[in-house]
Amino acid sequence: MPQIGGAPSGDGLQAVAMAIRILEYLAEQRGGIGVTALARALGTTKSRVHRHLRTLVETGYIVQSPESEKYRVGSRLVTLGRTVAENFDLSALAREEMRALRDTLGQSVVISRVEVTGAVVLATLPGREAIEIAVKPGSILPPHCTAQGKLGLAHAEPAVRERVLLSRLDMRTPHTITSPTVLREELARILERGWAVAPSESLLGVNALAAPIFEGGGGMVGAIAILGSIQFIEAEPSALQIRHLRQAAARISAQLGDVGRDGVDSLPR
Amino acid sequence: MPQIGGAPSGDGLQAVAMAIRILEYLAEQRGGIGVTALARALGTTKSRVHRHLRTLVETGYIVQSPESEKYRVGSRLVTLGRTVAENFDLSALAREEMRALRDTLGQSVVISRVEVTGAVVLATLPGREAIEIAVKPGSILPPHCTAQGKLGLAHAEPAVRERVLLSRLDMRTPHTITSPTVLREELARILERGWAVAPSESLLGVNALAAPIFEGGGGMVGAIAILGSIQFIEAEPSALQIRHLRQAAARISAQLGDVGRDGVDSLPR
DNA sequence: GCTATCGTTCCGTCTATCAGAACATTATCA
DNA sequence: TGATAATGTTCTGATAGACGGAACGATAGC
Repeated sequence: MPQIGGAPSGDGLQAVAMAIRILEYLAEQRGGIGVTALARALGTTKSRVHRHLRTLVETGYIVQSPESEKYRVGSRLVTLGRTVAENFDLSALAREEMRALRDTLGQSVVISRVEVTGAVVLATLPGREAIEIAVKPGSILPPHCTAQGKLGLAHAEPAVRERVLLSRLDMRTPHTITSPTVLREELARILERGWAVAPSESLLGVNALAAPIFEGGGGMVGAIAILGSIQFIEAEPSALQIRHLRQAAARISAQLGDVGRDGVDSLPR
Repeated sequence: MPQIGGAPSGDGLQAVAMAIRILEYLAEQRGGIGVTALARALGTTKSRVHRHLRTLVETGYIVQSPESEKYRVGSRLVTLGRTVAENFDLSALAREEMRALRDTLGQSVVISRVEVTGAVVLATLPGREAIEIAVKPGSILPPHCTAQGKLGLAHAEPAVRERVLLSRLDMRTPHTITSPTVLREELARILERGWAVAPSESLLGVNALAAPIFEGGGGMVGAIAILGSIQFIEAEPSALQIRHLRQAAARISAQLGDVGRDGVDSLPR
């Protein structure tokens, strides 16, 4: 099997790698920055940085303030990111797994994308029960009181996570976790287990069991979950439910290039 | 004065330019694409594309599906775009101009960022009148019935513009433009003039006068506007109001690297 | 089982990229 | 006001790194 590894010098095309380093550095700069300072920060020469900057200005990804002569990233990167997000069709990839999961476990299946503000519901599949418990596509699941939201929070960057933890965590039900400390412990447990539940935390009597979807490189991009009454999805879900859900998540992740480091048994279908 | 132009071969660093072309192409691909097809689409060799893809996979911006062997852009570009958007502080840049404008014209001043869904209010400065007309920061101004929204729509890409034009344009007041045809004509007029008004189109008795803010490269990134009663901002605003607003917009644009092609007289303060 | 096509790797050529120094301008300070 | 030290930009020769084309192994289609 052909591998991607075995980089002889650094990582691949050095000009491209440098351009990316420049863009990433500039992206989290608030005001602009000059050539000299940028070269120093990246540990390279002025002329190299300047050549790269000129190229990136020509392509429109960086703008230079005429008077201060400083460089900033332009809005074009934002546009590009949005284009990617729009065309990233997680629900299409997951459709088959969703059906299989619904047929096996009988509960409603929900697929969602992870955002900073919470989890966005992309698609749902109604369960086989007479009384339906469902969410509407497009709705946003709060980070602190839903299985998907907590899962995303657990995998978020520490800075983002803390910001959410210290923001207002409104109490939806008597079971909602509103203490940052308790929630922090819960997130650690979620990371360890690899799945999350939120029994009666958002709506009394309703629970969800969610597992993360990763893409190649290890970033979490979404979550797949089953949704139903606490009668069928208990606070401690059955081993069967957990295994099937995690296997479905792992198979979707594999389609996204994830290699699956954690121990989900018998991944291939 | 040193110029950025005079590119000898294509545009700058060719490896970087190619990497960007690859990313841009992949960004608007829904499913993945293979090396051969990509090379053909970009008019270059397989080996070149493959080398670039390997580099981009190593940096995490592209992921490769293990089984189908096809390449897709990863979510890292989305993250990068969001980082840029978060650190792009238009209101900080515009603060001084906003104050000057309020002091000169007396009306409330509103600065907003352009999004696909409309214009997002970033910051406001209350006017000098006894009765205050204002908008809250964070609120979203609809594309079809506000000066800022129409301005953004006029400068948007044709595909995006048409999608909005053909979507539901709800009637806020009897003066709201709900006909795509009429709105299309209005947008053409806005482009020609370089400013927009929306008298009583969103709320009876209220008007706004907005001018676009560009960044280097020509993309519109936001808008600055004065907001007030139709008594002070008429359907055909005074030459003084138009001149001062456009000059303020041009000065903010200049800070963002825009060279100001259109004829805003006496730009320097 | 043959063929077409895929992704990947190899290799010699050459050019595009690099580091360093020189240049032009502007800010800083005496 | 003049000298100095920053800045951003451009020039240069040297080289290693990116290039195109061909070959390889694997897979899918007929």
